[in-house]
Amino acid sequence: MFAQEGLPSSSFGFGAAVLPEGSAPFSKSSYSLSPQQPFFTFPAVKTEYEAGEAGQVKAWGPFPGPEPPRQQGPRLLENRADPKEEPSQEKGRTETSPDAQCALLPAGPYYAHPWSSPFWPALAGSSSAPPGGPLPSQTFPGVGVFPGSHHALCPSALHQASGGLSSLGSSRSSSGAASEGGQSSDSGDEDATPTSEELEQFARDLKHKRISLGFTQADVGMALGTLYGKMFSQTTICRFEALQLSFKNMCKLKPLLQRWLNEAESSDGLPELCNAEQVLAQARKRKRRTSIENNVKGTLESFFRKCVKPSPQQISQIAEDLNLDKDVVRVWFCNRRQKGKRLLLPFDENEGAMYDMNPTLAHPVLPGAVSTQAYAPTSLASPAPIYMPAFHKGEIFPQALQPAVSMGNSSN
DNA sequence: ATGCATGAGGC
DNA sequence: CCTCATGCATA
Repeated sequence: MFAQEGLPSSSFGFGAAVLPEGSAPFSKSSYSLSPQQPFFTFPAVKTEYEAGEAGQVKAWGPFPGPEPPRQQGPRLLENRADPKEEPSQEKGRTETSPDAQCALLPAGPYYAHPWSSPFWPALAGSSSAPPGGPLPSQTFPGVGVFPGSHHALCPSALHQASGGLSSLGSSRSSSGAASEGGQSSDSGDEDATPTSEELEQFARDLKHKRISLGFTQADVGMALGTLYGKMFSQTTICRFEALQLSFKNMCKLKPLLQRWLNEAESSDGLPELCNAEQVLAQARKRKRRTSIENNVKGTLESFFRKCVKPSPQQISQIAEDLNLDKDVVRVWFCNRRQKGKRLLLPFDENEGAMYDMNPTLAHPVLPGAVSTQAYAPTSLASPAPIYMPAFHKGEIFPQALQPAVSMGNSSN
């Protein structure tokens, strides 16, 4: 009478074992899956589509920490200028067998990440708080004075309102000079590929000034839209400031932001800047964001450590084991890889060492502690290594996957 | 600030 | 199917 539907009964012996995020002290009490229990129930995910918007499945217990303390080293990918050159690492070398993918070994030396290195050369400096004034991240200094602040605020208006901002001119000479001292010459658009230091500096500069001017990240994104026709979301601006975009992407956006910055600074109230209408005709049905439970996430992480790019079969298997949609799992891995790359150090010749498909050997030593990045992560107090150092004899691995793996290789 | 998702461009 | 650039939705 057990739930022996078709689920690999051996699946989750490791339920409690994994937890790569390390310190996440979530209510494990609810998930103390003992290896003895042949079954498991996964109310874990709420993978619901737009269909019935009415039912919001939010039943599961309130977890203390939504996301385990995760460091986010600001790091870019050195993508050079050639988009197509990138794949080199993917299929170029690290792979021995293109299709064999990775074998999810039960207990092999866990996969250690090459990432999580010290961050950017100059990054560590001081960027926790803008000298100008630690304004709440997304609120306007003087927003109160704005009667109808439903649209992107007009910087000029804010200037006068808050008054303190008028000192911007002077602040520019100090903090602004810092960045300009180099070579940026603030032409507004320099085509030369900036160095990571420049980007870093610019990002910091941008953030500082943006805040001083009373703009939110969303405002900037929209302003770019009105200025260039190409609008960006708060997310993108945020990631730019946090250096969480690929190097190439950063380079691409920098000129735009640079120009916006120039405009905004010298702005005598550019109407364009104030004009932000959101024509968000997003009628498309977007899949509802799947919320993956922490322990499931931990499991995925453990899989990821063993194999960053599982084969479709493996993905299916994992999906089945975790009661997730295959697509969810696939996307999760895609995103995970993407995130991994962001964190990957940009310049090191380490590229080859990254995601090695072969977990059994080769792994660049996990640098114990991970950097807290330049921007003091307000909520991420603990640097928390991305992954646990090692597994013990007691730890179990998703053995359920083994069959799947072999299948992918030989029997199919 | 970030997790999960979409979609374009590539093999 | 992947990567990569992006963004909605959410913690």
